[in-house]
Formats: sequence, C-alpha cells, structure tokens
Amino acid sequence: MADTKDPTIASRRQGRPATAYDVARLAGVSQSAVSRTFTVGASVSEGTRFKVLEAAQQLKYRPSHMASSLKTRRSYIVGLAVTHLDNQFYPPIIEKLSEALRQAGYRILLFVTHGDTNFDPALDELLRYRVDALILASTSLSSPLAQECREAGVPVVMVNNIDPESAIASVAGDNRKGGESIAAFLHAGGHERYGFISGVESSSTSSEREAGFNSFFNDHGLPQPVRAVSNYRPESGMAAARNLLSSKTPPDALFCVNDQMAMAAMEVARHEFGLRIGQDISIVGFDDTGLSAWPSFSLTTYSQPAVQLAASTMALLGRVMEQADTPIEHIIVPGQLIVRTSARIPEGY
Amino acid sequence: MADTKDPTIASRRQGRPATAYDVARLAGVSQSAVSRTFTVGASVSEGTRFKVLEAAQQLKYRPSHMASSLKTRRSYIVGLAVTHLDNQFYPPIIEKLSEALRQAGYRILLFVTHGDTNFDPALDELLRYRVDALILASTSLSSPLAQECREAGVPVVMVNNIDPESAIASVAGDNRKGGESIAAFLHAGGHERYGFISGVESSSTSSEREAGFNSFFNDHGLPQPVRAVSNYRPESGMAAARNLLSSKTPPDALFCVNDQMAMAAMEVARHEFGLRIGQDISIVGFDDTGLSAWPSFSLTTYSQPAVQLAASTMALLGRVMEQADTPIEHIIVPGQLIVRTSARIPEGY
DNA sequence: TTGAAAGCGCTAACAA
DNA sequence: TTGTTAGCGCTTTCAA
Repeated sequence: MADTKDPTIASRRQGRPATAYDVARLAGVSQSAVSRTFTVGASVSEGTRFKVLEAAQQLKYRPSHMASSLKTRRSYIVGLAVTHLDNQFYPPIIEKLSEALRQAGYRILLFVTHGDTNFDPALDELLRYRVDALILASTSLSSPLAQECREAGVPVVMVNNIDPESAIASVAGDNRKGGESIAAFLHAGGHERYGFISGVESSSTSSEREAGFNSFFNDHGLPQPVRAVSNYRPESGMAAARNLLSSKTPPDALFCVNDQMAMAAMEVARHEFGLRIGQDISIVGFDDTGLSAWPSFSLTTYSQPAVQLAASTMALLGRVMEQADTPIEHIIVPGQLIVRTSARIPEGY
Repeated sequence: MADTKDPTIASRRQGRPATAYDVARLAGVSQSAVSRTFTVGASVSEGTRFKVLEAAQQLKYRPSHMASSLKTRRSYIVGLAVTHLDNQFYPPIIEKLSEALRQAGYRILLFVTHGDTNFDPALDELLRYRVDALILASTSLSSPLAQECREAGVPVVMVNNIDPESAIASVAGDNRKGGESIAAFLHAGGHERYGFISGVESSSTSSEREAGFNSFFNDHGLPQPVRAVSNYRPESGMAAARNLLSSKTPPDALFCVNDQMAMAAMEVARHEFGLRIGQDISIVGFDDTGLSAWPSFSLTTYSQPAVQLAASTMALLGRVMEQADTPIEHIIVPGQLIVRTSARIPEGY
C-alpha cells in the first residue's frame, strides 16, 4: 500500500488484469499451481497455496472465467428470458431463481424481450455464449425457439408457460384447477352473469385458466361466460373491462387471467362504472402477487407460490441438465384460492 | 434434412457445437477464413464467404463468444446489479437499459442482491467474468464496492444513486429539486403539519429528497417536518405511516420517499385511519411509476422519467468506457411535479 | 484475398 | 504434490 515502486506492478503487463502466469511468477511456482489453488478439490500443499494466495492478493488476481470455460466447456451461465418484467408476478421469481442459481454456481445472462419483439436474435446470442441452460420466464415466449435451443443441446425450462406439443420441460401453477376453483367459488356466491378477461390468447397460461373456468360451467350445464381479450398490459386490461361492463347485461362476476388484469378491471369497475367491488361486482384474479393483499384491492385470487415455483424450476433444471434424454416433465405447482373481499364470499369459504 | 447419413455429422465431434475449424474443413477453406466471414469489416471474397456461410449453416455453427473474448479481451457483457426488483420504478429502466445495451452489442449479466445481502461475492464474480462495465441500479448498493470495481479497471455507473464522495459516475433524478417542489406545493396547499417517510437513510436518494423537502421549510422559517424511517419495503412504509399517523398531532401533509412508500402510506391512512386522501390528508410520492396514475391512488408525485434516465445512463456509460480518465460526472435528469388528487391542489397548480 | 501460425488465460492429463 | 505440456476456439499478425 505504501510502496510506490511495487515490484508487483512490473510483473504484470500494464492495464490488464493479472493472469495466473503473473501470479505464478511472483509466487515462484508454476502456473498450474496457481490454477490448482483456485480449483476446489485440487491437490496443493499448504505452502504453495499460501504463496499463491499471497501473490494473487497482491496482484488482485481473479481467474478469468472466459478462459476457464473455454477449456471446461461449461459457461456456468444460464440464460434468462423475460417479457413482462412489469408484471409483479415475475420479480419475486426472478429474485428467487437468481439466488438459487448463484448458490448453484451459475450466473444469469438476462434477456428482456419487450412485448412483441422477435426473440430470435436474442436466442442466437444465447447460443454464442454457450449458456449451460435456458430459462424462459414468460407466457408469451414462443416455444419453437425454445425447441431450437434444445436441439442445439441447450437444456431449456419454461416457467409459467407450458406447451405439451413441444418437447420443452416446464413449470407452472395449477391453471386448470385454479380456473375451476374460481368458477366454483363465484358460482357458490350466487352470481348471475360470468365474464372472463383473457391474456394473450396463444399463451397456455391464459387458455388453461380459461379452460378450467369454462369447464365448470360446462359441467353444470350453465351458459359459457362472456369474454374479452387483453394482451397482459394494464391499459389493455382496462379496455377489456370497459368492453365487458358496457354491455346491456354486464357480468356481475369477473375472472381475470391474472392479478394485474384484475386490478386494472377493478379500477375501471370502481372509478368508471361506479361499482362497488365485492358487492355490485365480484372480481377475481390469479397469482396472488403482493399488491393483491393491499386493502385497496383486497383481491380474491388463486395463488402461484413464487418460492415453490422457483424451487421446482431449479430442481427440474437440474434434472434436464444432468441428462439430455430425461423424459420431458411438465411440473404443476399447486396453488390455492385466496379469499379476500373483492368477490362476494359464499357460505363455507 | 432428408439425409440421414449426413457427412456434416462426421466432420464434427459428437455432441459438441461445431467449431470454426469444423466449418473450415467442410467449406474447404482455412479456419481463419471462417473467422473473417463472421467478423464485420474483414476482407473475404464473396466466394469464400458463401462457402463458409453454407457450411456454417449446415453445421449450425455459431462463433463461441468465450473464445473470441479471450482473444479480444472484450466480453461485451455488462454487469447489472439490482436490489429492489419489486419496486415498480426499476423494471421499466431495466427494460430500456437492456434494449439499449443489446443494440450497442452488449449483454447483461444480472445480479439480484436481495436486500441486505453482501454484494461482495457478486462483485468478485463480475470481475471474473471480465465484464466490460458495471451498472449499479439500486439505492442501497454500497459504493466502496463500486469503487473497488473501478480500481480494477471496470467502468462503473450508478443509477438512481449518487455518491459525491466516491469517484463513481452516476445518473439520478432531480431529488433535491423534487423535494423542494413538493414542499412548496404542499405548503401552497395550506397544510398545517408536514411529515416525511424516508427510505434507507444511507441512500442518497432518500437523503437528497428529504434535504430538498426540509430546505423549503428551513428557508421559510417554518418548523421541520416530522419524519419516520422505512427500508423501502411496503410493510416498512406502512409501519412508518402508522407511526406518524398515530401521533396526537398527525401530519396532514405527507411526503414519501417514493411512490411505493406513498402508496403504502395511503393504504394505512385510508383503511386504518379512515382518512380521505387529498382531503383529510395529502400524500405525495416520487418517481411517477405506472400505478400512481391509477384512479385508486391518483398519486401526486415527482417524475423520474425512465426513458431519459436510461438514455443518460447509456450515454454516460459510453463516455466512461471510452476513456477511464474521464472526469467523474454526476448527471441529474430533470423531472416534474405530476399533480393528481392525492394531495390538495392549491390555486395555480 | 488467403493460409499458417502464434497466442488469449486457463484446465487437465501426464510425468516426475 | 509439483511442473511440463497440450490444447479449448477463437482473432490477428505476417507472408504468400
């Protein structure tokens, strides 16, 4: 620190980070000894290790990840593609995935594919980085691309999206059962006219929830709910709600594909149509994101527990990475109906 | 496609991605010709280029980023560290940064440092990956660490955080002026008792906003506002609001360090204390995040425009990366008071 | 315009 | 336990 003419400076080329070779020279050992010191489980004597660490510290040496992964053919990087970062549902999951991946020794290469942007170029990039795996955390990431990755030998797991057609492993909440439970709940509440606000219709998340919802009415010989389509953006959810509520016979029970859409619908119902939520109209969401518990929304919803979702994703990822020929799994993480006051509460709930 | 015994298979080692050498063999050219074909601006004849691209496509070849950056010493990776992913303020910025970085040819290595976790190990990782730059997007990422990165020769830019002490370039909203404007606005509204809910007190964001807020009262010989501390988490904001509102002489004008805290405070004021927002109590936030425009909140706030914030960050990053000895800049992106109904609106606003 | 050859910084045999 | 050596897959001189 006090040294101005530090000999360590001379021993490495100006401006560049120190290399294992620089460290070896300063420590008076071979370069492989340096490598071994930084490889867990490698055999180095205490003496050597000490000298190396000493020198490494002086030179602020850190093994270059680029170089090591060139040799080991493992990047320890996982690609993470997300679209709807603004949906409160994703941040907690990303946070948990990030932590779990970090603990497993992996880093995240992030791809935010805003809206309708083509994911193709991003995918190409991912492959260039030789990512060890790919996590697709979005309802609207098309799976042909994922498929291509898989064919390139990159393990892929989809989160909150499921495509039985493609051979992509996936983790999702219980969309079907959730939709059914909500239908049963609303029906038990004695509503008259049922409505559904979808998300992007090609997303399994939306179609599964809707299918579950509709199946209940089907099974009970009731008329199908009316529906309006959103693209998962708040404004679009509001528009869908306006659409439905402007009808001559507007629904008095509204299931929205996720909490975000449900809250958007609540805004419209409350402030544009003057409806009292939970009384004049029942609104139910899906996800149980943070905001839904706030008194202003007090949203009845079906939970998709972020912790379990992330944990299952990690477990599945581990299996997929272990052996490429693992049978394709589609994991469903159970959730439950979270009853709050945004929808009429029937007896027994 | 129809070929089963594709000769291309034989020309590359099983299971591994094709290398430039594989492509060269198949195309009947030298390996450097392959490299040149994939290097913009390199000189290759049309004929060679064609043969190479042909072969590359057959082998699904993509240049390994690991290998090239080993040689070029540029990773084209930018580290992005975020803490409060749940704060609606960050996602739009991350989205914009991500897009801008992508266009500039950079990828993002994401580090989510949940809450109080030590950022040190993550930093170490970043350096191992030889990231070309580092973006710290969080109010509570300590700057000694950033400093260390900078010393390691990695350009660092902080977003929504500023530390004049450390020599770290930064981009932030106009916290000071925002705080002042809000004070002036509330004072013009003829309030009696002023309160402030802070964030993590060590964050410049919080202290600057509070300083601006307080300075107004100071300058006008008015008593200092009462204050309560939050840690930027909603529950903590709610607790702070409870604290303030339980006083015998509760504030009738409350400035919260950001929109998230303001909304949390609104929930408490409205649902626990039965106050009518904008009438019994005025609440003002900071950021102008998406939710604040929703009728249920209709939050008066001071904007921090994500687009400009991201653009300035990119511009600054460019300058910092260009030459390490650039004078340290602290960029302040102007915002403006967004008047809604959560606070009494004085004449002239 | 092309190919040969020398590395980039590391890991992993292989010998010693 | 150590050092020597040969690459990993690329870029980049340098000659041809």
